Amino acid sequence: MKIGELSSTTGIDIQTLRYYESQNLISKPKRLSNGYRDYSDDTISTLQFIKKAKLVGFTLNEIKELLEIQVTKDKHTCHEVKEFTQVKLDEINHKISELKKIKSALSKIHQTCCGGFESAENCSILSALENSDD
Amino acid sequence: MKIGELSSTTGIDIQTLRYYESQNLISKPKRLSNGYRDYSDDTISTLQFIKKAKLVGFTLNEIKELLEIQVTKDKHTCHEVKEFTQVKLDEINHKISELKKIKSALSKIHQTCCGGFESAENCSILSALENSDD
DNA sequence: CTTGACTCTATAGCATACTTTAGGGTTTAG
DNA sequence: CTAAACCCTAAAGTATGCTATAGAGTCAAG
Ligand SMILES: [Zn+2]
Ligand SMILES: [Zn+2]
Ligand SMILES: [Zn+2]
Ligand SMILES: [Zn+2]
Repeated sequence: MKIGELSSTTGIDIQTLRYYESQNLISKPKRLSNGYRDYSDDTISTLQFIKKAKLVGFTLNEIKELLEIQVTKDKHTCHEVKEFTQVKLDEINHKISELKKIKSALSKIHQTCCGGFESAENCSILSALENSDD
Repeated sequence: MKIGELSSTTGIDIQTLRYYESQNLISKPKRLSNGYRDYSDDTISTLQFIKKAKLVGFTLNEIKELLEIQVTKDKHTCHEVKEFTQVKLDEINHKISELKKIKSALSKIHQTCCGGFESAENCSILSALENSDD
């Protein structure tokens, strides 16, 4: 199948498909006599794997690693795969807790402000940001 | 004070200080006869403002806006400032909830895997990513 | 035969917040 | 006087995941 069909089948933009190829996420397809890319059906499932993996937070590089594991499943263990997702879960948890820290710091500043329509000359939000003490 | 001193006082890298200047976060300092930057003490508080604002999650562009508000406080209202932080809080909350969605999707996949040292040929994590159905 | 849809490559751009590099002056201590 | 430490500019590089642009060949329908 040509790139346009693959694109509409998977919902992935043509440019993006070529980009994935350049990043070695999908293997280089055969070419028709006119030079057009000619994909096999397997590519669809690879792309679905990529989409799913993106959805659960993996980066393209991580997905590349995952794909390498996936195509050589028999040479890898469940332990290894589970460890991979564990690392990612840890990362996500870390990001969440960082954001929560930021949120609570900003909330604290936010709450002190009256929010009224008077001049901001004594606005507690601005003061909080000005103050040099932590 | 010269840039090195400002850098060690504030803990902000010299290159970063010049970068902030290029982005108009801090105003262009006077120059000594040899062309070296000569900062006034006010710059320190501006930089502390920037550091604090970064800590609570504002981007440099947002900080630039905040600084404009701050130097013309009297022409702005508390309402305006509070609205500004509210928008940011909403953004942060959105990011957190997105991450939580990702987390729960990944967790679900993660939990099904036995994590054992057998071959990953039937690993449920890989299967979950392969499956075309949502 | 022409028009429009499709495909190709190579390169640049976007957003963010720096960091690095290259190449070159200035100052100060010994 | 010289070497280290400090300062300067301009431009390119980093990471991420595309997206856009330019210029050009190919194919199918009317
Ligand atoms: Zn107020
Ligand atoms: Zn206020
Ligand atoms: Zn298992
Ligand atoms: Zn498993």
